Amino acid sequence: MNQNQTFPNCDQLAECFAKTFKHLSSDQMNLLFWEEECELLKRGKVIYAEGDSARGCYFVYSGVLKVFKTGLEGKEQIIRFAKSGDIIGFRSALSQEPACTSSKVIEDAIVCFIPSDTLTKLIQQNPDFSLELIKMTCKELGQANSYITDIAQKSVRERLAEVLMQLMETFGLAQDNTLQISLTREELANMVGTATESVIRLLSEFKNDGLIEIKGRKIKIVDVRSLKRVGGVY
Amino acid sequence: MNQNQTFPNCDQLAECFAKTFKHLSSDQMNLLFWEEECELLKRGKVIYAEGDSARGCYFVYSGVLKVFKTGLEGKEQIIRFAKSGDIIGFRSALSQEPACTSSKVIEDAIVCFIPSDTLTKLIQQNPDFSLELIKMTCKELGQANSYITDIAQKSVRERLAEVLMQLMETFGLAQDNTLQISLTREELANMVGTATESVIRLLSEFKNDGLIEIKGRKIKIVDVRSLKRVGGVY
DNA sequence: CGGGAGGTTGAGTAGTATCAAATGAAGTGG
DNA sequence: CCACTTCATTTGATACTACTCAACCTCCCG
Repeated sequence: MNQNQTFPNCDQLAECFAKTFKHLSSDQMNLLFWEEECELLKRGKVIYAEGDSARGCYFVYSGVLKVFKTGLEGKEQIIRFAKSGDIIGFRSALSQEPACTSSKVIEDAIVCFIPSDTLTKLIQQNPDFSLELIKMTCKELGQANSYITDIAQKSVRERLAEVLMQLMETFGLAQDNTLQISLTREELANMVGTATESVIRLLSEFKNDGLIEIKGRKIKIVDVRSLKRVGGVY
Repeated sequence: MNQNQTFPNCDQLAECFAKTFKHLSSDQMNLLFWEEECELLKRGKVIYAEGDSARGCYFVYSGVLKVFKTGLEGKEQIIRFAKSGDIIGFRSALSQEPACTSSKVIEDAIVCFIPSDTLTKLIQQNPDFSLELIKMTCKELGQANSYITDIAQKSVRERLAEVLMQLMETFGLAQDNTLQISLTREELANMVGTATESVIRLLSEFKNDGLIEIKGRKIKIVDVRSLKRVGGVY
């Protein structure tokens, strides 16, 4: 939407990348980034889909993507989001298995393609990079495990409150305390793992209880402490 | 229980380890294993608990462990099992964060402790090992993601059928088609993410439908095809 | 034989899903 | 600028899954 969607040059890419991976030499950076591999992707664009056999992964320079699995009735389950500095799709890039998730643009994004070969080469050359990659994967795994426990044990009400807190952590609040991310009710439901109608009802309960305010897709976080209590977040 | 619980020597350990990690030199193997680091652990023994700061990880030579998180009311959520050839606890060993899961013996086990330093050293020295470790973690992550989607979207009935199929995959069937793993009803419930009573009722439904037979904790898989259909497994 | 852990069964109910329909918002083409 | 389409959101009514609580049973072990 806004027009800071100018393409980055290699240096800018490298700078952004270095926020996540601190142990690369400039030679290795040069190996990694080619401006021509960058793409501007509009909301709704699918980057890769479940079952694709990937030839590489993607580095997110700007924008927001959702990573999700598609359940039996075609219902999406959002696994996580990716934003500036994140890498998506390296799982299947490395293991040469078909992708087990799909990825779609939520806010117009600039992503940079990284071929499998390059990725593998970096792992071979740079143990620090490997270690960083392992740690990153482990962190994701830890979050996934927490998520499993939550979905299995918490009520929809608790999970929704928790998801709002996660969104606050991940995307932050504007000056007026509104979440810096705009999701449809359906997308919220697909994070929480519930029906769209349930999200709507619960959001309006939260509003009546003075925890949040709602204006369309803008959600204003009013009472963080109570929300955390409802969500069982400590 | 049975008396093949004799301690392995270094060679046997190495052989078992090589099933999982194929790219280690014998020097590196020697670095890895010291017989004195082996332990025989009885059912019920806790290997590490959520919140522990680990000084290393554990290689499972024999037996079965469960890896789980503890939810709000103290209810366990079983994340996965570990058996011969698996490694547990390397997440916190590498990231130096407190463990985010606990681990407990289900069938008497022999495990071998691997200090963090050794693990890190191997990653530094051997890129193939790194790659293998990354792939392993990624695979686990893929399974976790599937699990999230399942719990969020499937009914308890579907999930129980699916769990039975997973147990069949992981632990196999005896000659008489009984699952080669003995779990309490509560442990089954803690995998599925439901109440113990629900598991009991559904198991007995499955029995009435001719899908399984039950004798105490022995579960005999009678109709694989129908079970897969019920579980939405293809 | 008593105690404890695990297993089973029944009844009642809260929490959510599902279905249907109305309303609102955003964009398109005449 | 308005009619029209489409998609997202909201609300209401109803059905049902699965949880909770309570009682009782069963087996095993000392």
